Amino acid sequence: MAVTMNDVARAAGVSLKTVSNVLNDYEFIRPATRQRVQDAIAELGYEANLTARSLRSGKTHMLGLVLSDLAAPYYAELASRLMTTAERRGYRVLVEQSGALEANELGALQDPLRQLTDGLLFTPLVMGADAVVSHRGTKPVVLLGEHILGPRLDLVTMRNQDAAQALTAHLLAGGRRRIAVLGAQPGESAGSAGLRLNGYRSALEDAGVPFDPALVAPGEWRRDGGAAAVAGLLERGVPFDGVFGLNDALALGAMHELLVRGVKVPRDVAVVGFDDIDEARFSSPSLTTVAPGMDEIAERSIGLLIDRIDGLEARVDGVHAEAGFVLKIRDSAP
Amino acid sequence: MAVTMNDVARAAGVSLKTVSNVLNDYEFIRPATRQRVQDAIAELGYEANLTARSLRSGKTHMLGLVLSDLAAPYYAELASRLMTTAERRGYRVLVEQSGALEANELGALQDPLRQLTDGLLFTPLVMGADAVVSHRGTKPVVLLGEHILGPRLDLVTMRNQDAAQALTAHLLAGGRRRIAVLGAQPGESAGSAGLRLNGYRSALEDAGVPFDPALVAPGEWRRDGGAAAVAGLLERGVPFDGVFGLNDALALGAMHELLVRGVKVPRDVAVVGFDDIDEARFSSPSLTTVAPGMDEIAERSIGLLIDRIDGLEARVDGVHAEAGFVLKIRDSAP
DNA sequence: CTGAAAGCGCTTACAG
DNA sequence: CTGAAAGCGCTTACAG
Repeated sequence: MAVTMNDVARAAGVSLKTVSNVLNDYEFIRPATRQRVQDAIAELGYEANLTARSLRSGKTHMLGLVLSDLAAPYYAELASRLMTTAERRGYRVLVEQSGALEANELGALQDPLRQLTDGLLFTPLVMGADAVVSHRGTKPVVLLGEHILGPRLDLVTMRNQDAAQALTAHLLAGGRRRIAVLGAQPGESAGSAGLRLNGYRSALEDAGVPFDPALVAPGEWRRDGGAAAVAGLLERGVPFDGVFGLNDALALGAMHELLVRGVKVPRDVAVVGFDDIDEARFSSPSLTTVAPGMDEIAERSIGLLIDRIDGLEARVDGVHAEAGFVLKIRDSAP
Repeated sequence: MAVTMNDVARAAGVSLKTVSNVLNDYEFIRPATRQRVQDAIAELGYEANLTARSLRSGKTHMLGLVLSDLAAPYYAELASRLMTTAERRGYRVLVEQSGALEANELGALQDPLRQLTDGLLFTPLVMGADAVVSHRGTKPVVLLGEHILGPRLDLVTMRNQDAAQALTAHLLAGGRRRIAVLGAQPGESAGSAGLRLNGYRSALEDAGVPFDPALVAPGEWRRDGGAAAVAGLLERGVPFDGVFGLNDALALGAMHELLVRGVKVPRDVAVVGFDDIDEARFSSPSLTTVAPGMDEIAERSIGLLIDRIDGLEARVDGVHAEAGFVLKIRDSAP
C-alpha cells in the first residue's frame, strides 16, 4: 500500500504527532527534528491521504459550484475564472449543472456530495429565496446573480439595472426609438431579466420614449432562443429598429436571424447584448455589449465564501457585493 | 453532530454490519430486518458519510477531467456532456485546467487530488506519450484527443484525418484551389493538428492540387489566433480563396477578420472549421464544419474509464476508439 | 442471515 | 517542544 504517516514517523524516529506537526506547519518544532521528518518524507515519497485528512478534520478544501449549463459561454467563462481564482486560494471547484430545473437546483443544495465541499457558489435560476434559505444546510452558501434577493443570503452580483440602462441609452442616443427586448416577459421585475428590463425602461423614460410591451419577447437565454424571439417579432409584424438581447447569446442568435432574413445590422436594426463573452468581439458585425466585471465577481465571490468558511466573515445578515461594468461599443450598435 | 450508522443500528436494534448490508444492497437480509433498518434511516434522516466510505473502501465515485481551458467552447461543450454522461453512471466529474502548459499537464497527472478520483480523462496537448505512461500512476487514465498515441494508452478520439479530408474535398469541389490552413506548422504530422493537416494534404493530392506550405499558418486554437493568422497571410500577400480553420474558433476568428477587411465570405474566400460548436450555426455567415461525434466520444470515454475502474476491461494494450463524423455544410462554404 | 472486531490514515485534545 | 491515545464514520474479513 501507499506510504503512511506511520512509516514516516518510524523512519524519522519520532511520533505520529510530530510528523503531523511538520506537515501542518506547526511553529514550535526543533529545526533538527523538522529536518529529519522532512528527509524521511522525501526519501519515502510520502504523500498525505486527503480522504483521511478530511474525515478527521472535517475540511475538504473544495468549493461546489452550481450553475445551469456549463456549455453556455457566460457560465463556461465564469467557471473557468472561478476555478483559477479558487486555486490561488488553495481550493478546488466541483461543478454541478442544474439545467435551470427547480428540482435539480433543490437537488444540488441537498446533494450528499455537498459533504465533499466546504462551501457552495450557487446560481439559482428558478428557486425562490425562502427555499434556498430553508435548504441551504449549515455550510456557507454564496449566491451568484440575482434571481434571488434575501437579506439573509450572501450575494455577489453585477449592476444589472444600471448597465442595461446605459446600453439602452446608447441605442437611444443613436436615434433608435423602437427597441425590442429579448429574453423577458413584459411584466417581469425580478431576477436578472427583471432588473435588466427595469434598466431598459428607465432609459426609455429618461428619453421620453413610451414603453411598448409588444416589443418585449420572451425566450431561452441561448442563441436559438434569440433567433426564435426575433423571428416571432418579425412574423407578428412588430416594427423595431433596435434589439436588446438580455444576454449575448440571445443577441447573437437574434443578429444571425436578422441577417439571414436580409435585415441589415446596424443599418436597419442595431443590436446589443449583455455579458461581453469572447464571441462578442468576433461576431460579424462585432457585438456592442456590457462587460459585467466577471473578474471582480470571481474574486469577490470566492473571497467571501472562503471568509465565511474560515469564520472571518461573521455578519448574520447576508453580505451583498456588486461589481462594476464597462460598456463595450462595437459595430452592431456604434 | 450528524447521525451515524451507529445511531441507526441502535435505533433499529441491529449491529453496524446489518446497517451496512442494507445500505449496500446486500442480498440476504431478512425483509423484516431490512424494513426496521430503513425505517430507522428515514426517521433519523441518516445520510452516509462519503468521506468515511471513501477512506475505507478506496473508491470515490469521482472522475478527473484535465483539459486546457474550460472557457474554450469545444471543451465547455465536451465537459458539459461528460458530466451528464458520468452522472448517469453514478460518477461525478472534477475538472482541472492545464492551460496547455506542459508543467500543468504533468502537475495534473501527479496532483494529490487524483486521490479523490477513481480514474482520469486526460487531454494532453503538449506532453509526450512516454511522459504520460511513466507518470500516470496506478489508476486508470483514458486519453481524449490525439496528440498522443501510445500502444499502452487508452484513447478515445475522432476521425481527424478523414473528416479534414472530407472538408477539404468539399472546398475543392466548390472550385477553391488555394486553401489556407490555420493552426498548424507546415511540417506538422502528429497530434490533432498534424492529422487534420494530413487529411487536407490527402484531399489536395486526390484532386491533383499541389501543396503550398506558404498557405499553412500557425496560431493558437482560439478566435484571436484565427484572426491573427489570417491577418498574417493577407499582410504577407499570400493569395487564397479558401480557409480551413483547424477548429471552429480559429475559423470564426478568421472569418471575422476577413469580413472586417472587406473580404466577402464565401464569395471571395470560403471558410470551414472543425468541431461544430453551437456558435457555428449562428455566426454570419453560418460556418461549414464537421461534427466530430461528441456524444459518442463522451459515451465511449466514460464507458471505457469506468470499465477499467471496475476491471471489466482488462486488456494490457491500450483500447482505441474512434467516433464517427458528420459534415455540416452551411453558408460560409456552401 | 447477523454480529463483534479490526482498521482505512489521518488530526486533535490531553499530558508532560 | 514531543508522545501515547482516542476517534472521525465507515467497510471488510472472519465467525457463527
